[in-house]
Parts: sequence; structure tokens; C-alpha cells
Amino acid sequence: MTERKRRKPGETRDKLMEAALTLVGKGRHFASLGIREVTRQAGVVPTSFYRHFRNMDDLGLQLVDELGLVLRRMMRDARANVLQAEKLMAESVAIFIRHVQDNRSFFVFMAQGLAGESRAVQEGIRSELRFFASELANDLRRLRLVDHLNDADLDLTCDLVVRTVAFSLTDLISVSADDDYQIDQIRQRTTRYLQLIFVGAAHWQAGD
Amino acid sequence: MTERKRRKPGETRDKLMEAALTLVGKGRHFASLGIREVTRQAGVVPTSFYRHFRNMDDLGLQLVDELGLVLRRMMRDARANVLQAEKLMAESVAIFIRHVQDNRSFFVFMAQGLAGESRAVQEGIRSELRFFASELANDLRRLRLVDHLNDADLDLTCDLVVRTVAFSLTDLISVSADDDYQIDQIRQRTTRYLQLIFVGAAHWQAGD
DNA sequence: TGTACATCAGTGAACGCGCGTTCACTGATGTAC
DNA sequence: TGTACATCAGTGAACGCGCGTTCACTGATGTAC
Repeated sequence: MTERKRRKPGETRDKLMEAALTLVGKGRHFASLGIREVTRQAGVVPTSFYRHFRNMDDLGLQLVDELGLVLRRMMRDARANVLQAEKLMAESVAIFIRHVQDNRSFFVFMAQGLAGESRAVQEGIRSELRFFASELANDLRRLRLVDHLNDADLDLTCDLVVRTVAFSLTDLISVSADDDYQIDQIRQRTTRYLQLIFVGAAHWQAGD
Repeated sequence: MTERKRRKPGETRDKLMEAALTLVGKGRHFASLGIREVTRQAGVVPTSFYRHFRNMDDLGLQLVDELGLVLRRMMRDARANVLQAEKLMAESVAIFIRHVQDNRSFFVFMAQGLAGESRAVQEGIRSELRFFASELANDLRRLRLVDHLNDADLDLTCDLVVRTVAFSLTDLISVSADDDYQIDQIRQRTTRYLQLIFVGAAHWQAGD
């Protein structure tokens, strides 16, 4: 009846990572999760954990890798769908929020990890954000919307944009996942933050 | 020899809160702290904990209250020492960073709590940040540096400033407390973010 | 193609330990009269 | 001012439980010849 042993390779590993994310999505903090708790959620015997991870930090690190994929998917989505330059910010923020809703646990994990217990996870997430900011800078350079900015100032601007969007995760976390009104408020407000930043960038004098 | 029992009122309570902060300062996440661990660090018997707190969440909430005092002290310090309008941002950021260095654990706790496990702590910290932003708006109104902004846009700007400064906590956390070079880099970069935001505010057109 | 063997990913039992919490206690401080 | 009593904040022993981790095991899959 209960078929066990060797289904697809990596299946249990995925189940464990999903289980951790599920618990995070339910409001738990990653730092407080235990091995037995995660295996219980995954429907797997505690010993199985060690077949795939050395400890919870290790699992966290592998979650960061998957987080990278989620972010890249989001970037691709934005590149494909942000068509009009004058709506660039509003559309980008809308896409961001849609991806957060579709991958809520991942983004909660990311928000937690920025000030989390594991240095390695912390650094991994920071590195993902840096990468994201540098890709954004490349896109903006390509679109030639900010030609008067030198590279350093463009990087500065993009860093600030990414930070601002990342911080709005804490707003999204604090409201219910299906509270459309509140989420729309956050969307509008985040868009305005970005507009304010780009007005600043448009009038920025190098070497201030 | 070992004097116990009733020193000053609230002494053990303070020791417990300090102990929790100490552990947070050592790299632990608040969500993963246990009651026995905190009492051990405080040099107190586990049962004592319940004389002052119902559970760790309760302790966290009381830490948020103290955090509020720390932030108000910082605000007072900034008001007393930011003398020249044109250096307003650089000086404010410098004061912020000094206070973070003097109360590192508190600010780490704050950064953790924004995406922490306890909803109540999360909301408490968000409320402190909102208060801080509104006070900043009052100051700027008083200084008449941003007269062309209506109230809503000034609030928006101040929120963004507070968020930007708060996010730089994650940078400060990630470097060693005595790495003066890196801390100075963060200080300069944060100052530039704020300058960029205020250039934006200076050229902001209401109703964009 | 078949056979022998190694590897891999699952299992269940067991370990010792630290956890949160309860309890009855003690003695110092505060309060009423 | 003195006395009786209540309250408060500390103590140590004890509880049952869930934790992380080790171990020997099993059987399916992959690999060499």
C-alpha cells in the first residue's frame, strides 16, 4: 500500500525545502524551525533529512539558490511585459507584487533572511539583490533613459530602487495575502517611491 | 556569600531583557531564543522569567518599548546637533550610525523584528518607524526646506527616507562592528541615497 | 544480455539532553491599624 | 512607633516531552564486465 523508497531522485529533498517554505509562509521564522518539524511537515522520517542536508543552515542556503531562480523568472517577466517607458515603474512594481503573491513564502523567506541567523544565507540574499540591481542598471543603460548619469550614479540609483522594493516586502508581509485593497495601497505607494527616486536621478548632478 | 532576593525592583527584568539583546548582538536570531537560554545568560534561575514575562513574545514587546526610547534619544541628538541645513543629511546619517554602534543589539533586534515571528513585535516596530517618519516630516516643515511639497508628498518623502536608513541596518549588520572602513562606506552610500531622494523631492510635481 | 556488486535513499528504534512549565518554598519589602 | 499580614520576587526540584543525532537495516537503482 504505502509505496516508499526511491521515487524520483531529489523528490524528498524538494519536499523538505517546500515544507520549510510552507512553515515560513504560515508565519514561522526560519531561524526557529527544527529538523523534526520540517520532516514532519514533509511527511518523511527525521533521518531522511541527513540524506540531503547537513543541517538547517544548509537547507537555507539551498533555498537561497532557488530564490535566485524565482528572482530571475521575475526579471524575465518584467523585461517581456514592461512595454511603455512612461509606465515602466508602475508596471514593474505590479509585476513584482504579482510574483510576491505567487511565491509568497519565498519572499517572506528572503525578508527574514536579510537579518537572519545564518551569515551565509544573509550574504547569499544580499548577493542576489546586488545582482538584481546590476541587471536593472544594464536594462536602464540599454533603454537610454538615464544617459546623463555616470555608471556609479546609475548603480547608486538602481541599488536604492531595489532596496525600496525589497523593503516594501515588510509591508506586504504585514497584510493578509488576500487583502486586495491593502496590497493595492502598497503597490501605489511603492510606485510613488520609485517615481520620486527617478525624479531625483533625472536632476542629479554628478559629483554632488 | 551569594546575595540574592530583591535587589532593586525590576533589576532581574532588566537583566533578562539585556540578556536577550546580548544574545541577539552575538548573532542569534530573537525567534530562536529560548527561555532557559535567556535566563542562563542573565545569571538567573529559569523560573524567574515568569515573574516578569508571560513568554518570549512578551519580552520582545517590552524590548520594542525600549527601542522606542532609543529612537527618541537619537532624534533628540539629531535635533540638537544638525546645525547647518546643507549638511543636514550627512550629519543625520552620521548620528544614526553612531547610535547604531552604541546600541548595536537594539538595532539588530529591530532589523530582525521587521520580518520576525511575532506579529505584535512586527507591528510595534513598524509603528515606531511611522512615528519617526512623521516627526521627521514635522521637523522639515518647521525648517521650511520643502515648502513646495504638500503634506502627503512630504510624508511620502519622509517615509522613503526612514525606509532607506532602516534598510542600511542590514548593511551595518553584515559588517564587523569595528570595521571602520566598511562602516564609513555605508555611511557615505546612505547619505547619497538620501541626497538622491531629496533632489527628487525638490523637483517633485504634485499629482504626478 | 545477464550477473555481481556498489551506491544511494529510504526506514524505525534508540540515545541522552535541554526545553518549557508547574509547584511548594522562602524571606524581604510594603501596608494597615 | 510597633506589630501583623499580604504581596512580591527570588529559589530548587521535578515533570514529561520533543529535540538532534547515531545506528544498523533494507531494497531499489546504477555500473562493470
